[in-house]
Amino acid sequence: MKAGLKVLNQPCCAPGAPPLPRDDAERLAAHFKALADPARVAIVNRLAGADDVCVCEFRLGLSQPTVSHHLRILREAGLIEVARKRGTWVHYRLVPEAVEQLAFALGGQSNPAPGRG
Amino acid sequence: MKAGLKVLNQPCCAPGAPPLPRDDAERLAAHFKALADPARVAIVNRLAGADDVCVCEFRLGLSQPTVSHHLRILREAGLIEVARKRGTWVHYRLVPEAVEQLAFALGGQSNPAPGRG
DNA sequence: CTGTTATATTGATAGACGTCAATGAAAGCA
DNA sequence: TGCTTTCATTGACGTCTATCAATATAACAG
Repeated sequence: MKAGLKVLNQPCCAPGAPPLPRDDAERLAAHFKALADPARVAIVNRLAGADDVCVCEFRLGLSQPTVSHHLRILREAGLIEVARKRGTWVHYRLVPEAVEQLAFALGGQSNPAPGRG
Repeated sequence: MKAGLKVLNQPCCAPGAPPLPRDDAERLAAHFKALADPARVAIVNRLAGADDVCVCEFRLGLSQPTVSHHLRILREAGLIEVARKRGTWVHYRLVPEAVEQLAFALGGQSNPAPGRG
């Protein structure tokens, strides 16, 4: 098989076989949709550079409710999660497995994983 | 830097630096948006399993105009391209570089690329 | 030129999405 | 108790998206 969507070890790409289990296509599409907004890409990128980041740092020229909205979408998609709460501050972190799964589906070798914590 | 969004060799992830050039975030988001639909994920997956595929094979329970619509979106996003036209038939193929770029942005090692054609 | 087949485009419509103001919830402080 | 701060939720509004029917375009057959 060439470089491309491997889609989680599915026996994809057979000549007459159903191209992709509908569920898998929907699951993948849902994950991509979570990244289909500049603000959310920026948030994920920011989280990729630190163990966890306070919500108060995600001012992207957007209102606070809008940032919260994007955090919720990423959270419900399983791409990020709450790392800790200190007082009224909330810190988010990436869910590396979810991101790696997407990279893998796109045909990339999921990273050697230089140790999470 | 941990596993995560590398975003095309940008000096991302600095403590106080602007998290991500707005343009790059928008470009990435646009690419992800192109994959944010089950039909389009199925199309790309199908193309990942062959050198090129005839449009007439993309019947996903959708009408012909709808399939054409999705092909257009993927084409304008640069993820697929017309491979050849034979008579009234049109064959599409993947643009491997584009997919690899996305996988790379997600932190995956872009595939060893087993020779394109 | 007429007819047929395979894609693409247009137009219309219902539903989803991004955004913000207003409000709520929870934690800390006086 | 009351006030402040941080984040989440709700409600409203305009825009975008997915979908299909209808139509156009392009290539071939006769």
